[in-house]
Amino acid sequence: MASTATGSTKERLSRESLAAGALDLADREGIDAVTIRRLATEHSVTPMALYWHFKDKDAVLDGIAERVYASVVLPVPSDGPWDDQLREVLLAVLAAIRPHPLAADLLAPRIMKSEAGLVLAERVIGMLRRAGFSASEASQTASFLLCSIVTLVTSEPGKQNPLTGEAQEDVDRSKRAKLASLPPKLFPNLLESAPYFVTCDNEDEYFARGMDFLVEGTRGVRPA
Amino acid sequence: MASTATGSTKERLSRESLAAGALDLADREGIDAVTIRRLATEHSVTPMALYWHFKDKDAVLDGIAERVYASVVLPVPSDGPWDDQLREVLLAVLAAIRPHPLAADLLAPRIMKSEAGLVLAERVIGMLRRAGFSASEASQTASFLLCSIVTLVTSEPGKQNPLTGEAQEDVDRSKRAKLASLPPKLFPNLLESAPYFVTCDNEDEYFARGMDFLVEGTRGVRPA
DNA sequence: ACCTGAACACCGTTCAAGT
DNA sequence: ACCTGAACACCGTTCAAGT
Repeated sequence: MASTATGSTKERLSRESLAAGALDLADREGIDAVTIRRLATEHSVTPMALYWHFKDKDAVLDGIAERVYASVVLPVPSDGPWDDQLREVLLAVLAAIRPHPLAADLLAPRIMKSEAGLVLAERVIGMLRRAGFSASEASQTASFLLCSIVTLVTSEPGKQNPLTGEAQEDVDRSKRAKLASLPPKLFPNLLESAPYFVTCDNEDEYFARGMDFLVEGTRGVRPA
Repeated sequence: MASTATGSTKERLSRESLAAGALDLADREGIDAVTIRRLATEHSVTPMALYWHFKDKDAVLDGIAERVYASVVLPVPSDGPWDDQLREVLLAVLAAIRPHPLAADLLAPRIMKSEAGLVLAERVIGMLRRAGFSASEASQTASFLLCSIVTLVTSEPGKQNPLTGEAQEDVDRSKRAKLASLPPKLFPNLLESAPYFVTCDNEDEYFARGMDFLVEGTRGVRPA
């Protein structure tokens, strides 16, 4: 019987396995569940054991972010137009982050602390520079673009909590009820849009529109 | 001697004064400093006293968000073009959030839980609907737009921590050093843009470009 | 090199009790 | 209505000690 994905069976501890377990835990129960002590018991080890592999708790969160950024599969640079290339790169980042909505909040502040994040930033900045952005403009736009992918994932309706099935339906119902009880004179548009705030009717369309927004926005601020 | 802004002198506790103190604390030392016990001592009261005014800690954080959203001064609806109106509203939101970079992370997930946040959402959705967006499109775009204002504020270079003066300079220096030590063959663009990642050279320009991006992006995804 | 034991300061929260 | 005292379960972290 080999080790499980969570690494629960006896096997040497390692930065890698601990970070993997941490990401897994965050995916299942949310970031707040990622705790030194919880992680330790999941690996059948004493809390203090983790301090051999990580400086402190923040370092294990860094480890989570690193793993996600490292999972981005960047497309090979093509010679197509810059905005098509940008879209492809952003899509690759989205594909990597989308499976981790509950861990996504960790990502944005940690791009520049992560090796793989730096590679991403380099790539995006490079594309923007070739499109005519100055060094200052490119860095600002690149970091906004990467943060926006995270926003897209975290603010997808109905993906904010670790619940599933029964419990999720209950939450959805009560959200709907709350919105439906708003005064119709003051909130006509919100009432009409209410269902789309609690559940995403078409995820692919949602993300496609998000991508369009980001590419169009970038084109819009591109220096003449 | 009347009460101070933090409400440290003896005066009855209230939801309002507690939320104000919490926001102030978050602004000074960051969200993690906002703790039931810390807040209690700042108001010369026992930790359990807070539970009379708030259900739990999350409700305190809701209170912070509510205060920020309530501070938005919406422009009176004009009859100008939809994109100019959108820009004005987004600018108003930005103006309210900008003074609270360290508290901004609380805001995005709490728009729909806050009275003032609902008003904002209603307003933006209304504008988008008049511009031709469907109910589904409008809700998605509106929530992305509001989240993006937060992103703009939180990811402004150099505004991520509670430090000031001396200590801030030290952090900046070490960040610069770290970036400067990257292999130039692999990170040519990042090296060139490095300074702009640690300090914002021109805040107003930064936010102006952000606003342009959001308006242009919205225009770009507007249904034909 | 890698992990444990004991200890510390801090946290959110409940519940019964005071005024 | 509004606040306190005592208690509980949980947290991150240090430091000396084991193997």
